[in-house]
Amino acid sequence: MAGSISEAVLRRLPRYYRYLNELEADHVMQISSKELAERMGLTASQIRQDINCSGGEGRQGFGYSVPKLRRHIGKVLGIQSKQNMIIIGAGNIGSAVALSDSFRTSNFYTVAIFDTDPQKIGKKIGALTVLDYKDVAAFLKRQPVHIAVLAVPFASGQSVVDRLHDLGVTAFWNFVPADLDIPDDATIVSVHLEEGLQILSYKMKESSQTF
Amino acid sequence: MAGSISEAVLRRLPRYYRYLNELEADHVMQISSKELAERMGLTASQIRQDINCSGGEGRQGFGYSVPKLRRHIGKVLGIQSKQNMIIIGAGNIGSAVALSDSFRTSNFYTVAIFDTDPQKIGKKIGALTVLDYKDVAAFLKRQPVHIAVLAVPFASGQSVVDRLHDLGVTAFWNFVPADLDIPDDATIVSVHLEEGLQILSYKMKESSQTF
DNA sequence: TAGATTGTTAATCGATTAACAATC
DNA sequence: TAGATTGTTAATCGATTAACAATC
Repeated sequence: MAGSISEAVLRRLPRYYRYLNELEADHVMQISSKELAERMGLTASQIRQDINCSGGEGRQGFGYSVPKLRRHIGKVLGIQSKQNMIIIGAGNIGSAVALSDSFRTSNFYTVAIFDTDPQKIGKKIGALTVLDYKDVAAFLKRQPVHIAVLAVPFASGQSVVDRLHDLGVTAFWNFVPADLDIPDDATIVSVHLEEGLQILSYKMKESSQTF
Repeated sequence: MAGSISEAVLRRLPRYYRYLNELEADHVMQISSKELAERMGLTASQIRQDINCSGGEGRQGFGYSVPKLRRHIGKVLGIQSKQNMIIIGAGNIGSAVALSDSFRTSNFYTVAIFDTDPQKIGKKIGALTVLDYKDVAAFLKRQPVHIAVLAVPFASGQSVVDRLHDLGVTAFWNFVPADLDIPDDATIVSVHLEEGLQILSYKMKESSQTF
């Protein structure tokens, strides 16, 4: 049951969640593992295994309740409750994350954005004003923050993690193109955009060789 | 040898490339699988397997030549030659990709950015001017484009892929939060940002339960 | 009830790790 | 040469798929 979700399964859960959301929006209330498998390009067997080891439940003979399963996976992922994020770095990526409202639908709220550049401090990004990174400690004392988004240059990545962890932040969403070291009590998920592009590049070669 | 690189190995290649780049920048000319394994948190055995099945070569008793291996993996990934990208959608993400210069270091060049919004058409984003998406067909006739970056709203994702594929584009870097359908001769790599955030959310819960 | 589909166990497949012979 | 480290084969491990009994 809970606690035994492997990396492989975990990586699929957000995708299930997305499909179930879409189904719910289309007023589909019930779905079988077979039908979902066809839509997602998986096997029905894998879907049943995944749901089962995540603690989800269906009904024999009928399938799964779409809203019930969606809510369940949302709960497993921990996205039923609001989470506050601060963004460090008001460059291209930091700004894009700040301006995006698509994370709010998963209950992630950006509450502040910081930078060290005097040119950027005080500037408006959407509803937020860029704050001075010097004041991050004071800010963290005032307001609960669950996640720090790292959108700083390569050279500052590690020092920002170290500093924020000292200040009590234990979850990081990292856009810095480096594998940052974090203490055991912290969690980091890295988005290495250029890696995706390089994988695409490989696959382009591959598929063109087929002809 | 070549042609037999599994998904699992392929997903690690960009990371090897990144580490080798860093080593080269630090003037490390030679490295053993053992030393690299320690730095990357992998096993030496896996590194040797990965390099071997990618066609890379070391020297018994010494290890691998850092620049040679870096170049080799770069070639396997197909990033030794320039690739032109066009961005569809001049919103937050489209703009961030356009403004980022970090992709240029992997030889990916943004040559144009398109939108349908009259408010955005004509606006400057870095060195580029936002073009009218209506003119994308004419543009593709004039200039070779290897990759289209999809940064449009959810509702337009599929129609943009369909249209661009009709116009001859076969590689897509997708930021639309949907699994878009592509023909067999095309390739797509999707970046589902909110999925990473949801995975982080799960891991935060997990690690806090440890205490 | 009969039909359908889950939950779960067993079989298969692929990926990772271990071991060691080849060789620089 | 001796020591070190690769290249590669074999063993292990985990994840996926298949099968089927349980049950709605």
